[in-house]
Amino acid sequence: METHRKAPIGRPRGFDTDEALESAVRVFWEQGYEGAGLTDLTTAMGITRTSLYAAFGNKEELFRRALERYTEGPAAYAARALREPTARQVAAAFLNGSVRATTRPGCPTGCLGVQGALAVGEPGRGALIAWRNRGTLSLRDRFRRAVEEGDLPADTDPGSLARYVMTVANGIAVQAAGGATRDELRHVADLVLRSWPPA
Amino acid sequence: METHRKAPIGRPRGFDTDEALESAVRVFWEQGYEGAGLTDLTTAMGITRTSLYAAFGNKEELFRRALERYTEGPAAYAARALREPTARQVAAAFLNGSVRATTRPGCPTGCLGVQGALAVGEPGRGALIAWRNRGTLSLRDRFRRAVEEGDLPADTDPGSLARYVMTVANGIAVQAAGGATRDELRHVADLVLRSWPPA
DNA sequence: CCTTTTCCGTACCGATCGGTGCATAAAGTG
DNA sequence: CACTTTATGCACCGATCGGTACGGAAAAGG
Repeated sequence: METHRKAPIGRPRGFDTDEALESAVRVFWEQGYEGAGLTDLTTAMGITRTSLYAAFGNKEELFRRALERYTEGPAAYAARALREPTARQVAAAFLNGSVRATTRPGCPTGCLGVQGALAVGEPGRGALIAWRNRGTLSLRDRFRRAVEEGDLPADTDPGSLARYVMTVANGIAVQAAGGATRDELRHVADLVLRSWPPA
Repeated sequence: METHRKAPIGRPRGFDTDEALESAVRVFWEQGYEGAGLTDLTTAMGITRTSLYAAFGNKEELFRRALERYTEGPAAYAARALREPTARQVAAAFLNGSVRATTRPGCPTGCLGVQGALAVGEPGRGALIAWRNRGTLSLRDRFRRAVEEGDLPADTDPGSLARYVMTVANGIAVQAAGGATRDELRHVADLVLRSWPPA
């Protein structure tokens, strides 16, 4: 049963799928979904159109894969933030992480999940909206737990608080895409955290 | 000297320039700069390609005109907010105005100046970034005056505070584009205002 | 060797992109 | 009336869009 283990029949790939996907992330991150042409993508990935379609299906599926990759890579701060011990630390890690991720030197400014969501047409828009809502719901669940643990005032609405934090993070992404510096955005995050919890 | 007052020589326009521009605003607002094709625009405006180019120059200039129009129309809440008597009222009017503008029934969700800024390529991107920076600077000047008037704590940094408010407004636009309701976003604005000034 | 299976490079598809050339229509001016 | 000026309608441009057909190259199994 292990015969097809390490000897896939036929000619092997001439490129590394992961590396190619990483390059695709950069292109989508910089130019958005519609802004990224097949030529841009194949050039950056170092493969031909044919290879791209054989390996990833089509542009939309490639974008979905790139979004997953982005979530596990540059946007991994979000999942990490949820594991902080207190609600305040969750918010701090989330906002500071978003500042760092959207202003990382040598990387495109802004957030792939925000740029993309607005630029994409009907096809992939649903995936982006679902992506962001998933993040908001994760935050809400975490804050709900914090209320139960007495970590937040009992009358706190976890949903509103989660949406508030996510809204600021989205705004940070827009600001970063518009040229705001890391220091400027750090001040923004500080202002949010200075009055936590927002009574 | 008044001979060319009401009798422009040559065949007169067969359409109203203002109405056409208003239609263009809707299209850009819904689909972004790159997402709006010439066919979409001319169809909505009820004119032909030739007329569009004769009246507005090209797509980029049309977008610039549409952005002006948007500023004076749906986004006029921003200029109104600056005239509120206290810094807190300025922030409240600004945030509540952005909530209303980005979730107006019968209009596209989100903000033209935010959707566009992210979707547009190199050509018009500068205009969008300048547009948003102009807004931030106006807020900063207003908050600076508020500090002088004792309306805000003396140690307040007007620039950071302005960027904070603008960041939340940008986030609200992203949230609205992603399907957040007016009530949900009102709660977000309330959370910001409940802890004002952010000590 | 051969066949089979898969991948790669080229050259191409129809559709759409933003933008124009040109003839005609509708106004003012003589 | 002719003449100029401007606007419109139609057809069309080259470029690019996402996507593909096809033939040859490179691997495994016989």
